[in-house]
Amino acid sequence: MGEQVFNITELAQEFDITTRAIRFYEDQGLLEPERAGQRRIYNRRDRVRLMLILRGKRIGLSLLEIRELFALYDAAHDDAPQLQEFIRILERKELQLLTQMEDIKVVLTEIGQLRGQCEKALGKRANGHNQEKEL
Amino acid sequence: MGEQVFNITELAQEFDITTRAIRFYEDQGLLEPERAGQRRIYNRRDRVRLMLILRGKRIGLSLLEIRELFALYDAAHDDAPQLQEFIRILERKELQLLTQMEDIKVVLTEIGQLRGQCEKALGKRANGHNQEKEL
DNA sequence: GTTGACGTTGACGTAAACGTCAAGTTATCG
DNA sequence: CGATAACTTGACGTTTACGTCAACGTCAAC
Repeated sequence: MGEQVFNITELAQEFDITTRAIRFYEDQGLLEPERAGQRRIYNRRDRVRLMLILRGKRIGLSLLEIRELFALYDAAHDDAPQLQEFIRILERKELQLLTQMEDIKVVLTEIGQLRGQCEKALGKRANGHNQEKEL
Repeated sequence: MGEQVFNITELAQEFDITTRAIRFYEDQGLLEPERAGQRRIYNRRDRVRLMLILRGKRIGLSLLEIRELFALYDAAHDDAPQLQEFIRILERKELQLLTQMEDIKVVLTEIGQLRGQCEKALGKRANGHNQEKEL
């Protein structure tokens, strides 16, 4: 039983991106699918990489950073200085992500408060004056 | 006792951005500082706005989105349809942020695992073969 | 055998978010 | 008064992450 494979449009549809984007990721060295003639053939590993690329993007990584992480991860198994470098990058990224989560939490609670105020204003109109605080 | 004010370089230094960036935010309609002649004078409200801009950017908002949120928030106090629109935008953003937090959590745990593996590999070298799983 | 449907490689275009001069203005210090 | 520093407004350049053709290959179907 051969491994499961995908073509470029299947992946594009599954992840709701364009084929152009997928080819671009390949240009940037993030994917290296096999070829059947000139057609690209993606296996499960390629599909996982694509998922990681998209998740990386969602959390604000650039394609270059994602490629560096891939490369370091690939090399990290047998090269000690690479491992150290890998750990450093991960730690920096971890701090960034923690900050980002803090920001998100703050904004989420603010959103909650604002929505509450809005709905209150919609409920009881003409409530006189609104308190002009900061902003 | 007059209100506390700042000039552009003070704000740039405080938030570790360039003056060019601050002027750019003004070009995009995100800031409207007073002028003393041609020099820009920022008050506490401007400073708060700048903080909000930077936080918005950190969580992945575009400057356009930030401007829209500012505008809607300003108008939302006395216009009902604006309020509804404001609430819709906030709800969409809330969903995005929740997804983003999920992604971040996943990546953080993965980072933790990877770092653990790396440190283990650095501790006991030449551990034979590494298991080639997915990726 | 030709007609689509799908895929491919360039090449060029684009939007966002600034960076980088250039050239002028204003404030201040000696 | 002149020099210097700080600020100003354009104008153009740059990077990232693709979009958008154009022109060509290929393979099954009619």
